[in-house]
Amino acid sequence: MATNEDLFRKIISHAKEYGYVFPSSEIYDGLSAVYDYGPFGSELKKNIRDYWWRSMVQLHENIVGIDAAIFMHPMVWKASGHVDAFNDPMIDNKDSKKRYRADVLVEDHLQKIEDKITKEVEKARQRFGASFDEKMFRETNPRVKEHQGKVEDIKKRLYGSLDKNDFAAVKALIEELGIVCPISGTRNWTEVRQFNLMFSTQMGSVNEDSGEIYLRPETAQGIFVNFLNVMKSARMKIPFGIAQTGKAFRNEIVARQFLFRMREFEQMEMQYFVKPGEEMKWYEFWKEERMKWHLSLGIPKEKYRFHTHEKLAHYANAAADIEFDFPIGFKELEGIHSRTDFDLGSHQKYSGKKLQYFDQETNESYVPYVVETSIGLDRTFLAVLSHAYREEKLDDGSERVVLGIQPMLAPIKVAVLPLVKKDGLPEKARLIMDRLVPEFRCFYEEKDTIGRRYRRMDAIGTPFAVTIDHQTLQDDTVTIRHRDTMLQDRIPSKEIAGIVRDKLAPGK
RNA sequence: GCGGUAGUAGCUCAGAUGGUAGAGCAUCAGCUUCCCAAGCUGAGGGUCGUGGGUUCGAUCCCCAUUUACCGCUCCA
Repeated sequence: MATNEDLFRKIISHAKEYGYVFPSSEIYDGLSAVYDYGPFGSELKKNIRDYWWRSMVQLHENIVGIDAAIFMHPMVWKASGHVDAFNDPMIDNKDSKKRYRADVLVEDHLQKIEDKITKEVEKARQRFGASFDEKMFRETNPRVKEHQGKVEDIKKRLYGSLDKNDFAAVKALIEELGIVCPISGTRNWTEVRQFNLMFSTQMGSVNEDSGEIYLRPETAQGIFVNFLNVMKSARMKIPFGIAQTGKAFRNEIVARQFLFRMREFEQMEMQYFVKPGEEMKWYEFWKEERMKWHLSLGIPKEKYRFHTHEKLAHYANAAADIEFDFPIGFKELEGIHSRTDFDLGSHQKYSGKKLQYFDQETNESYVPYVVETSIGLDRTFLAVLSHAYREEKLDDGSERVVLGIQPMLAPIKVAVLPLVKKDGLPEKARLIMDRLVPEFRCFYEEKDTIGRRYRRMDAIGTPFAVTIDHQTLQDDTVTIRHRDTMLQDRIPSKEIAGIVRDKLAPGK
């Protein structure tokens, strides 16, 4: 395990050193769990995104794309369940390190008082037998009345404070009531804090509470709210899919592990709308389809596995993750979820708009079921990068670090290198470069020895290096060096494009 | 978020028990022209993570803060 953590560290520093990934705002010490993609990283990320788009949208006639805004109407997050699920005030006990919902702690305390009341009532009932009037007893018994008064008082304060988001008052109440941690038995509490997974900001006038909007915590809702627009304008018939890629934001309590868990990240999602009852068929279809996609990245299947969810989220009736064997272990890369009609149904309820599909064959309309494929772009980037990274010991005893990224995804496809920077070699190299540049991302370099330049290209994962030497001036042949084997062929310069192009297909 | 550890040039690190820092590699310029890194000459680059305090004086002591890592917690 120690060596794997070591490997992970090496990949992170390699990513920084070679312009793949930088800590955000690094000159100001960085911003926790936020990263920027550099010159080569942004190319790799874009190549992965483009390949996904091509696979999902371009190659499926019944899948279309959209690009929804990050800002959405606040009601969207009510309907999706995000607002209610993450508005709880939390408090930690510093001794037991346990976290509780502050309101639940107080409510538990209230329950104890209620129990006392019940006990009094039961005692009295036994004493008075059949003639016992519970209502009368509750209204007149001084002890019960006192307890009851306390309960009312506490409830008023608790819910009053919660409504005003006055968490200091909630903590004061907990301290005043002498509530102790059930585990440590101490009153050593932290402040009461709210952990809302969604980032919020103000839209328009800032002086009204109603101006608060959220940055989307997932891209899926942008697809659901556009369901009708897309279906009508693109004249889609079920089953059909809507795809999009884009940023999402989650205010994770603990965000760590480099690109794996970031507060700002990019998703690539496709929501597939199907006839209710057929969802399991499509769920299985997309599980298989998506796994094939991963394998086409040139990564062996031992690196992947499915993880089927036992405990299902409120919106799902089946769910599986595709996990990848990162240096930090097998972790989720993509989710394939059968979301039923939860989302469309909920939006239908909250918006009052009919989100249904009219089936011409059966003459009936229904709310479609949804099978979702949702993949993390940054995580896929990390998977590609960590699989590609390798250190090699060469026969001559030297070492090299190579990014064995498959050519289709590599940031730079071809390096153009004059063997020396005189005798007209740079000029000749430029001519060859000019012919390649319109089709391939190229990199020209004449500084340093040829060996050092090869190593630099290995380190950023460039699959081909074309070297122009003195013979090139005579017969227009060059040597083309292959990154992974380090072998060279001498070929006419006209053939370079064909050889490179041939390797840019998936799986090569 | 809690606890622990760390933060000296782009990278890897050294340093003095408080008197304002150095190496190798890298970078840049020139020479060398050599098909798989580390040839020669020269140059640039650090308010020792940031802010405050103690002190005649702090990179070194104290406090706060930030970032990273490890453990816990969390992850609809």
